[in-house]
Formats: sequence, C-alpha cells, structure tokens
Amino acid sequence: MRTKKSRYLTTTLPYVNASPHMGHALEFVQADTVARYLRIKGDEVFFNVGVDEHGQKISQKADSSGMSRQEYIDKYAKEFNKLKEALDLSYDSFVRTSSDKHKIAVREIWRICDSAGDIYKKKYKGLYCVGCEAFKTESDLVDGKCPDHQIEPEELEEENYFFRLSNYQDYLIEYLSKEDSVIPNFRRLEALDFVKKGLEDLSISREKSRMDWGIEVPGDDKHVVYVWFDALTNYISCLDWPEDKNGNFLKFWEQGQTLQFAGKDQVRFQSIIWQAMLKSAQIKATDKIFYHGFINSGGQKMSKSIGNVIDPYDLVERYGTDGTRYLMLRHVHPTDDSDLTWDKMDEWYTANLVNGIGNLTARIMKMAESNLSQPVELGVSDVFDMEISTAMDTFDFQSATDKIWKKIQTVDEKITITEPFKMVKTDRRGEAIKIIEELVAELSIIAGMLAPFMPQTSVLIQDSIAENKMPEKLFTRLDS
RNA sequence: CGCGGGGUAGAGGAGAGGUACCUCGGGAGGCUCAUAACCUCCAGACCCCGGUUCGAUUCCGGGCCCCGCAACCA
Repeated sequence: MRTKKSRYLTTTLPYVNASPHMGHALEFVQADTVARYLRIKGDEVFFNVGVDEHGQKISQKADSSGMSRQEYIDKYAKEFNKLKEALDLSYDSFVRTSSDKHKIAVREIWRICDSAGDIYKKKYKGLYCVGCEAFKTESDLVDGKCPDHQIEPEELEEENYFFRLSNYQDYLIEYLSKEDSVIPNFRRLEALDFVKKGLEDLSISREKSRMDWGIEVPGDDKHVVYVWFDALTNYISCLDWPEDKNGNFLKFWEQGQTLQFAGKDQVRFQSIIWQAMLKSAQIKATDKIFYHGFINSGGQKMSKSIGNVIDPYDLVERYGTDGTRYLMLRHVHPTDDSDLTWDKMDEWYTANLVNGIGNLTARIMKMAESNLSQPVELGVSDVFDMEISTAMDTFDFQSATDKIWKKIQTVDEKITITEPFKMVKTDRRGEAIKIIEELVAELSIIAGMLAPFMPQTSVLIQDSIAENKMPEKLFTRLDS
C-alpha cells in the first residue's frame, strides 16, 4: 500500500520585466501535471509559483515607463498570475519577492549564512554591464562590448559582500553524486564537472547608490541583496520560513520530498548556488531538480526580430486550455529542445484531440445516450498502471500520453470490430448494450488517465458519463 | 585539438545488437455510432567509410554536415 507523503513542488521564479513566454508556460504546465498526478495518487502537495521583482532591469524599465515601480511590478505580477486561469494551474502559492514575508526570509537566511562565517566584504573592480547586471571578464566581451546587450561595460570598483561558495565544493560533489539530485542525468554530470573545476566565491550584494531596487542587507543600509539570496530564497519563504518553521516548512520541506522545476540554463543556480546556500543555512537540500529543454520555432530560437515568437496566450486562444497543455506535454520533449510551429500544432490538435479523444467521446456517448436507460455505474479504480506510473516518475510526459492515445485507438478499434451500433437493431440487443457499457467504462478509464494532463477535458468526459449524455464538442475543428 | 547534442520513409518525431515505431501526408478498401470523423491494407527510411560481431541502423574509430553552451529567453 502506498503511504501518503507530503510533496513540495516549485517552478523557477520568472523575472518580470516582460510578459510570460513559452518557456514559462512549459515549466508551469509540466510542474502542474506532476502536482495533479501526485494529488490523485493521494499525496499531500504544496505547489509554489512566483515572480522575481527586484533588480536593475526592472527599476530601469519601471522608471522609464512612467509607472511607479510598485505599479510596474503589480502589473506584471498580475499578468503572470493570469496564466493560472489560462493554463488551469493548480498552484497553492504565488510568491512575490516584493512581499514582506519574503523580505523577512531573505534577511534571515543572510544572517544565518553570515553567522556561519560564509559572508564577507571585499573590494571588487571590474567591467560592469548594466544590461546583465553583472561584471564581465575581458573574454566575455566581443569588440569591447557585451555580446548580449551591445553596450560597452563601465569600469567600476565597488565593495560587495561575497558568499563563500568555495567552501562547498566537497559538499556539492557529494550532493551531485546522488543519482536523483538532478534530472536528466546528463545535466547532473554537467553540474558535477563544473563544481570539480573549482568554485569562486559569489558576489551577493550591490551598492545601493547604484542599484537600490532590492532588499537591504541586514546591518548595512548601503547595500542591497543581489539576486541569489533574494530570488532563490522564495522556495522556502513561500512555506512561511522562518516565521513558522514548524508549519508548512517542516511538513513540506524538511519532512517532505522536494522537487524543483527549472530551465536547462538554470543548473548552476539551482543545483549549485542554491544548494550551497541551503547547506550554509543548515537547511535540507532540494531532493530533486528537473531541468526542461527550450522551445524553438521553425528551427530557430524564438526572437522578436525574426518574428517567430509564439505567445502562450495565443496558444490558449487557438487550442484552448487543455489543447495547449496537451501540446506542451506530448509534443514537447521533456528535457531536450523542441521545435513548435503553428502548422505542426494544428496537425496534432486535429489528429489527436478533434479526431482522437473528442470524436471517441462523441461516438461512445451518443450510443450510450440512445441505448442505455441510465448512466453506467462505475467502481473507483486506480487508472494509472505501471507503465504510466513509471513514465510519470521519470517525467516522461510523452510516453505517458502516448500510452493514453494508444488506449484511445484500441477503443476505436473495438467499436469497429464489435459493431454495437449495428447489433442494437437486431435480436442481440442485450449483448450490444453490454458492449456499450464496456465502452463507457473504458472511456471513463481514459478520462481518469487524462486528469493530470488535461483536467478540464477529464471532468467533461466524466460528467457526460455520469449524466449519460453526449457532451458538447470537446474540441472544435479549426477554421482554416 | 574547449565542452556537449544530433543526422531514421515526402514532412516532423520516437527507438533499439536480430520483424524499425508514431503523427501528418500519398494510394486502395471497409463502416455509418461519431466532430467529412473511425477501422483495415499498401507504397516509402536508418548520412558516408572502416572496425568489433554469426549478425550493426544500434557498439567502437574516422569523415562530412547541422545545432547548443555562446545573438532580447525557461
């Protein structure tokens, strides 16, 4: 018997200086699907999502936009939170790094790491790129300019606080040697390689005179906390750490199983820096971090100048909430880069949703509605067999959904072979009714399996079975 | 010699030491419960050169070509 476990899930904090894009949507949908799956399996789940609202880029954009900084971040926080409805996300917490509860957590983890002797002050001189909010080495530059932002960095000297990341090399090697710490495995090996090459201490503050949009460093009002200690700490501030260490924090972080979702470019931040911070603060490491790939379009990165950007809200408008979730889960590789174009997505939508599950539901429920005097009684059963369970445990959303569509095809075949629609008109009507009832039961299992992936569709199918009524079209045909 | 991923039917993708699979597209047939949907059958592919092996598309070495780390991203 499976015991009930507490499970913690979180996505990475998007930096809110632009509207949500496909990468955010992908990460949210993947995490949400796992969260829903675990809940169905009976675990107790805490699922966090949030936004990173500090830093120079945001303050600059806000200042030049005519809005106050608070208005600016409020606007974007709202926009990200709108994804909840658009993608039917089931998160339990939406952290904003500008919130009081978060600020308290940041200052507290700083104090703990400081008293552990891991924070010190040092003069730092270097070439600073405003766009990156980071110091650059000569080798980073192309023609003396930052390749990312096409601007010449300024030479700056400032005194910053540093975190002794170098103290944690041995610890991180041990942590990253655990098979489960990073999914997929090749990212774990990347991280391990990086750590073995040696770690430099990390600049973790900025002088307020130059960058004031952040959380003040404890005991030093001339500095604000730089992104690492600020943003990463959200993973525990959302659990009310440190104010209520014996509540959700104890239950979900210390005693629960923790799982983070992040993009492939986040390995150093999530699996290295954040884990060293946690160790310094004597908090349990993240049990597992899953890294997804990126989405390209037409063989190229999505880029405004190329004009191939696909906006998640446009997807939802065209394919619906569940259609969008379906495309992200079955047709995007969980960990490698994938390529999406409108043409391909149209194909997948029509073939698998309109002609697949949509049509199957219609044909079965039509027969049920016309021939059964009452709804089919269904027992409760665990619909996730070994194959799907294994796929879900390894974040293989494609295999899991393939398995479901295999089942859809099998049921379509069964209808063709057994021909209950024909048999009801003969003297074998009783036999036909039995077959129809079987078909409804199979449809119910399919609906159950779809629940984590396409929650609304799952409910619509179950409802139509409960009412013994053919539903409205689950997926309408595309116009063009 | 910086590191890494990859080249599979017309297109896009999976896979595996021995019958190569899926979606779309093409051809033929079936069915009428269903959203011009569904089912069956057919045609069509593993980049090149070596090696290991009874057997390689899969493993190893070399070559050619794409791509990522490293153009406003997760």
